Amino acid sequence: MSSTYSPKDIEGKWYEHWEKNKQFQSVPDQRPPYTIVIPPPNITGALHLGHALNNTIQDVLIRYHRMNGYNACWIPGTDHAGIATQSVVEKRLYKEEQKTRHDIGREALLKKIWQWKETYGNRIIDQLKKLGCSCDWDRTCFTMSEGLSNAVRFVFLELFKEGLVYRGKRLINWCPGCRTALSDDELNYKDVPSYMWQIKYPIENSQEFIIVATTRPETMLGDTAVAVNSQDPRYQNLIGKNCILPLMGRKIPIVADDILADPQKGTGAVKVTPGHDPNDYACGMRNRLPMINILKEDGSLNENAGAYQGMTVEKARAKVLEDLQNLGLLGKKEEIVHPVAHCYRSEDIVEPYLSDQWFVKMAPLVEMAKQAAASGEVTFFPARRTDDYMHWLNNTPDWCISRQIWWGHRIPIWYCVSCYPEIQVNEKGEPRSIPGNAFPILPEDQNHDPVKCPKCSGKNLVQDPDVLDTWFSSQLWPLSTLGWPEKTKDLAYYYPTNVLVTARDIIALWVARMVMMGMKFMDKKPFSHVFIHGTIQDEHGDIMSKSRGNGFDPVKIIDGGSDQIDAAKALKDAPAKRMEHYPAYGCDALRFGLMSMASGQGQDIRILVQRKPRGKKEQANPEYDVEIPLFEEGKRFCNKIWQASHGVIFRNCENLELTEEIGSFLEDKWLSDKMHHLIEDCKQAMVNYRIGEMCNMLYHFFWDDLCSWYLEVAKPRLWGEQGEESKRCAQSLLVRSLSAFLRMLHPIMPFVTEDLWQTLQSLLPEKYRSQEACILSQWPKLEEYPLYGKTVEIVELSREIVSAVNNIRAEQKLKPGDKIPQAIFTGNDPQVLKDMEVTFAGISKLTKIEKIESQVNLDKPKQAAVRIVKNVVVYIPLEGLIDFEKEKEKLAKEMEKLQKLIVQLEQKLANSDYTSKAPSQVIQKDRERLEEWKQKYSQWEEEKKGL
RNA sequence: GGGCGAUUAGCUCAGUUGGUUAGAGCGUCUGCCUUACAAGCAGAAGGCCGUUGGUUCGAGUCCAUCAUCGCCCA
Repeated sequence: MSSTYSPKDIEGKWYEHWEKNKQFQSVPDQRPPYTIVIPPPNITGALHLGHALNNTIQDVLIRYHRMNGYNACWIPGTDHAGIATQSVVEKRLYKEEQKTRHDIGREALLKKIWQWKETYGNRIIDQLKKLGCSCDWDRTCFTMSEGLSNAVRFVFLELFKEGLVYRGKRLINWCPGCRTALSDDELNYKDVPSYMWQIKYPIENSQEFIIVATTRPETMLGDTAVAVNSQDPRYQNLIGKNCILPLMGRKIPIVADDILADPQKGTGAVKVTPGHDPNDYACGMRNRLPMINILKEDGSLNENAGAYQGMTVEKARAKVLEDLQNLGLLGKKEEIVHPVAHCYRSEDIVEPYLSDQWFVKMAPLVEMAKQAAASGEVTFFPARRTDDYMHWLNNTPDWCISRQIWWGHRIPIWYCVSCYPEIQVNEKGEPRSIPGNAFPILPEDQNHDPVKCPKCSGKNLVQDPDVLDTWFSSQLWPLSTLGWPEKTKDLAYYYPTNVLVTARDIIALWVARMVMMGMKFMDKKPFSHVFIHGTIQDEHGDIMSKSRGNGFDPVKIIDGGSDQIDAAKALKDAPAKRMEHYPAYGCDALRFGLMSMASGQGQDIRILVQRKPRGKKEQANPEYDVEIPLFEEGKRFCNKIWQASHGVIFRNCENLELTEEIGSFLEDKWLSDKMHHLIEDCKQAMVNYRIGEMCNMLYHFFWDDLCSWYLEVAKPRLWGEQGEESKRCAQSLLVRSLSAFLRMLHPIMPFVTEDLWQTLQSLLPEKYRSQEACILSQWPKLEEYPLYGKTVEIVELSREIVSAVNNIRAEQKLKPGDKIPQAIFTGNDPQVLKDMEVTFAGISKLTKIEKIESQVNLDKPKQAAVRIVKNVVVYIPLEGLIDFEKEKEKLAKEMEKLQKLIVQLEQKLANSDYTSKAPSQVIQKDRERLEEWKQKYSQWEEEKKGL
């Protein structure tokens, strides 16, 4: 009768309802706060399954705590994502107008980026709503908005005044494609096949050579020394002498440097290019060597490269090798594979580059962040992630924060053009570069830019053209989203936040930096817990990514639909070019699937996909029906809840006189007991971030306990077959249990639970209705469901008996419709048999036994199948129907199995080591078990004789 | 090269401080449209818990080793 569950009809409706009624909103009040700041998605981004996982976890935590007496506040927002966003808009500009950013200038470009942000920047926010996220959208933040930019400016200036932000000429990572500095974490290392070349450097006033090895021969143009190990006997006599740099004719010293030169490696002699290699740079600092920069911003060689000026690195390398070859100075060449740093965005090879940049001095901040984790103020879940955090903190160099792009927070420092005429200013009045020695001029105060030079009082000031690394503002997120540096009410109430939920790849970049900033500026951690969840992978264990073409759009999983795939790589079971058709799983199914895999250990989650070809396989663009078992399970669960609620419970809860008391019915006591444990166990799971476990418990409670047992047993009572009182008790408990179950499941499956909750309320007599929506209702209380300890075991025993009888049915090939005329329960424990009596009706219903006879020590009837469940013997007389050979086989198999176990356990108990060392409880248990098994075995022996 | 993780049923995974006969979902097989539910019901089969050692009365669980795979860092 009732139709299947259709998520489409209800998801939009309830989301709108929650949002319209401000049910996600949080305002400081008397309750304790529970706060999460969202890891702000990049404005250029689109939702993928990783976001779905990350944000659903946050939503589960928020909804759970909202229902548990907390003032839950989830602060959403987006990140301006400097290089990513600028390059998106630049590409568009070029495509549409064939112009570069330099053609239109800084201001015009920024205007375009803002326009782009207004149009597309909130796409991902809209998608989060589709996932059911209950963020307080009135609080939506953006890292480039005025308030948050204030925080950035404040922090920069404070750190500058303290000397923790400084400007200096350092070797940094330079992307010639993006023409900007990058920090270490913006590099991707890729293994690249190359060569190790040996080059002979002639020694001054000698016919000798010193041979160096290098993978980057063109950098020799910038060499300022050759280093050898002071202990290396081969080169002892050369230390202090000079050699003549080939091609350049420059005289360079041979220095001793035991850190750089390893006698075991290569020739033991190393060319030193302080301007283009981090290790050489350090060597240059140690030995006070000159540093020569041979590159221009675009990666081509500059005037310091002599004859090679103007060439690209690639061309210069070829020419240098050719010229050395002609001079006879090229030695052996060896094939190697080595890691080369590439720009994470443009994929260009990143060059170490000597330039003036801004840095954050990390050491003092690192100490604070380490302290916060060591003291347990900040706790990681799972705990082992603390090591990743500590490892990064112990190894992080000063952080290069300036970027030579335009989209971002501009560095709040000015320079005086009158004092430093070498500052180059273009026709738009924008400085192009600032000399390293230029004196920095600070703003008058937080809100006012400087107007004159403090030295010459000149008013011709220019602002530093660089902007800050995006992470510089992201690190302030838990502070700035609450209005800091203003002393806001929000800050006082919500800070520190409760938990940060993220994946492990940004523990260093983001988590550690947020802790630093919180400790530095608030003297308090930004969050108490850090929950690190797994990464989503495809069916082959690969991370999902656009370039692989293996990613899923969660919206497509929710709504279903068709998608043309043109992947870079073919899949095992499908070609790279194909048409895929998704079924509509609905949001709750998606969420349940993801959450059931969200273990407290942060294990990665592999999304298995099954593709069934539709139509002919041979066609050029074959079509596939896609099925994702993980979400299939959630869909079925939704439907089960829907069907049971509508089909049984709702139909039987009208005109209900609700009672909160558990009556004398055994199955009611049993359900109450189950509920009690369920509430308790779910709470425990949530405390430990074991959301998957909670999913599992709720699933099996509903399916196995509530539907498969209680509903079936209680049906005759609901139908009034056992009197009014019985009906009322069953109805009441059922309504209460469903209500509690819906509330417990709500954080995971918000839509179906809200819908059923609302329907349930509408069906109840007015005095019992809850006025609150499910989202704002209270999590069920333990006290509402008393425990019944021992009596519960009787129900469990009767469930096992049902299983045993149904096993006989199947083994003996009885049709499901066939009735079993009679069953006999016997055994040597009169109490158990007596206690069992109240379950006979239920057992009969689930096994189609028409009559149950029960008495101590009854003999076996003729031609009966037998099962032994604990200490109850079940006989099913099946005269004429039973296949005795089959029964004998079954019995023999069971007995063999049991005999093995008995022998094992006997040996164990005979071991004096065991009995003297194991805890007495464990031994006692084993003894009881042995007794039970032995009894069972002898019972079976009896039965066997009878067959 | 350094660190971390994984390895349990055909597949994807649970398995809390070591202590009943190691579990689930999917898939497979058998039988069913039984008045909520075929997105379902009943039943069954299927595991040397990656290898080899060690600790222990007792190991899927702790330690070591090796193997394979994956991730992060350099």
